[in-house]
Amino acid sequence: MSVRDTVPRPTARPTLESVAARAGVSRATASRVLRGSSNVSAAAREAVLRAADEMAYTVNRAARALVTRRTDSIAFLVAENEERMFGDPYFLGVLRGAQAEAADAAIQLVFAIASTEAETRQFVQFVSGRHVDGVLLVSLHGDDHVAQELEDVDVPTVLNGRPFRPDAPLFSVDSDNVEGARIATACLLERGNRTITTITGPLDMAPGQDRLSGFQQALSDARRPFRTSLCAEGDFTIRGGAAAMTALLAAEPDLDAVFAASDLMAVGAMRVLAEHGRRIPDDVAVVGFDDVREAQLAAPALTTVRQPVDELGRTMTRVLLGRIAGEVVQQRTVLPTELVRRASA
Amino acid sequence: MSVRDTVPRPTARPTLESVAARAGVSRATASRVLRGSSNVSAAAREAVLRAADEMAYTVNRAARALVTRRTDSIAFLVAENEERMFGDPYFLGVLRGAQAEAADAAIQLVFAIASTEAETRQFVQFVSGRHVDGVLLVSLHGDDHVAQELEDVDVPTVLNGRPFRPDAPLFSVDSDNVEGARIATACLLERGNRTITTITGPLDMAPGQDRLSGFQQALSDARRPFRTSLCAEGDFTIRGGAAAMTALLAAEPDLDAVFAASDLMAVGAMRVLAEHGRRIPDDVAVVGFDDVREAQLAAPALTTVRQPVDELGRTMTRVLLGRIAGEVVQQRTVLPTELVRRASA
DNA sequence: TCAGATCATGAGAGCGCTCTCACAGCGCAA
DNA sequence: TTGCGCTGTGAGAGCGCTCTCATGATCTGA
Repeated sequence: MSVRDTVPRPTARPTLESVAARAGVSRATASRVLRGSSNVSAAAREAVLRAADEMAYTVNRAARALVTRRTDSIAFLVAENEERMFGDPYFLGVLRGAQAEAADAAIQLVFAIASTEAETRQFVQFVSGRHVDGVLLVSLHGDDHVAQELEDVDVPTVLNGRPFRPDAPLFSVDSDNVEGARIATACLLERGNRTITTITGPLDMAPGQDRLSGFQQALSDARRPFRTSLCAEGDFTIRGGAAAMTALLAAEPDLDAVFAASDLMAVGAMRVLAEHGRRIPDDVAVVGFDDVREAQLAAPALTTVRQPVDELGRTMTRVLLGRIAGEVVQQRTVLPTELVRRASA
Repeated sequence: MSVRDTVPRPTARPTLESVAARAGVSRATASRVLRGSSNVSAAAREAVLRAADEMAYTVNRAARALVTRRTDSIAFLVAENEERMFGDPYFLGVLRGAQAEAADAAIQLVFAIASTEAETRQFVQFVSGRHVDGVLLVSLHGDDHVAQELEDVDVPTVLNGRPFRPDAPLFSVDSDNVEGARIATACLLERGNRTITTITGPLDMAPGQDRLSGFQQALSDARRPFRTSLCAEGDFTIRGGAAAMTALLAAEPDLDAVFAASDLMAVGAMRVLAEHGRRIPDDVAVVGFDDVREAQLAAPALTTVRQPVDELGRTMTRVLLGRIAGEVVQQRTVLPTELVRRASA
């Protein structure tokens, strides 16, 4: 033991060595206790725990990571055109859920954004250096190639939403867009609406596709005919919803209900309906999707479909941590959605 | 050189050792090149750079952190009741800005939430173990004690907003709430409004205080009397804004303008005004604060004050990184706000 | 009673890097 | 020639931890 060890600088952090010394055991035993390993006597365990507590010991993660090759941190990567994502409470809910679940497992969440091709490349490069144990990938336009690239460099990845190609060998957690759209449409059918139309999301996006599927499925279940003039494609924005509503009114002047595949599009649609003097819900019933704050503020308040965003983030994290731990986990998880009845339908 | 070194497993990451070997220099020289140190010959530099590139070398941050005692990561801590913060695009903007600036400096952002006292304690404990180099602290209710605790354990911290006690020895970046409120009120004065009222934020929060100060200052500049019946305290929510508006109408039936210290409160106020048959802006002009998405959606569209949220995050990060680097940085930074004129005033 | 299994423990190697220190090589003044 | 400073370089220590392996203590069954 050198002089340096016996006279530590007052600001020096306690090390495992010093905890072990105080507890009167070896570094190895102290390490075993602190990692919760078995095969340690009760006496030793207690001594180490007390010493660690008294010295306010915290493990040096860098040192641990160096030997275990695990960082105990995962990345939350937003691979998306920022503007689109950052207005979206959906995204925030997922982040919150992921953070909560990671915190429960004492895992750090590293937040990253890669909105351009160059940034994506840089991130993949960074991450392939094993600086995080895995990646939670949030991307609205279900672009599988980032996830695939990450898997290619052996970084476990879990996708938000579903892979665009349903057969892609990727892990994902999605909310049940099909079922959500189906119950939304079924709600309109139950009201006795006759001409039910839909404003779809972009059909090159998985949620856009799935919500249209649900709509079609509900019509089909009720033996109602589907025709293309019943739907108009939007882009998940207010403006797009308004444009689609205008188109629908032209194509189906008798329409008495509309299912918008997002709340913002529903808000745009409601505005157009008001301009055309159609009362909601008396003349035209409206159902949205997402349950964003604007849905409650709308006049009348919007009936919509809520997804468990928080739980989405939590589940993604659970799946990822499972993969990292080498457990067998379900490749595709689908979480239930729920109808929130308000005044618009 | 052992057999292990000459026959590496194919999946093994390249180490500095192997890069140096390929470049025909020592590990020390390779390290110098990769850290951008001077005192390296051009030949050596080029050889190392090429070798690193060919082997797709990435530095092992754990190993580096172990010796430098720097992690090259900072925490983004949300110390706030989650519900309040997570509906707020303000928060998201700050996060985005911070991420962008951190990424530019090759610093990782660790995202953390501490909404309860226990979680806060846990975070302080975690962070006092030097697992991040500093903390960006986002807390709406300007509660200084978390920042103070972090500074007490020698973790550089930068606060979002201003310290609640203006003389607290803390670093902070704020937007100019006083000036924002002043120009909002000045706008109403310019319109010729006679009885200008305000719905304040919670007066135990710095932004609440500052926006009220700006309001008073504008009145005082225009030699208009201020009386307490001109203001009602809200809580930054729609419901609170509505309640405050009701109170104001009772106290000042002749009011012809209202400055709400947040857009959501403005929305609540507009609703109450509509219920009372007051037309906006003809009977009562309304100005908000924040420029959230709902401000554009409101009918009529809300005139409001925009803060540079993105820049707020960027500046906080810049200040923090400056502190970490040991530079002398300004203790308190205030960013300008801007009036966005729409239809409501 | 003793061989063999089981358990708690400590010694020590080594993870991949940075950084100090010593030294060789060179130019320049005396 | 000698002495000095300067520059580029490599050897080697060591950051704080985990994990393997050897060892001694304890327990089991015959």
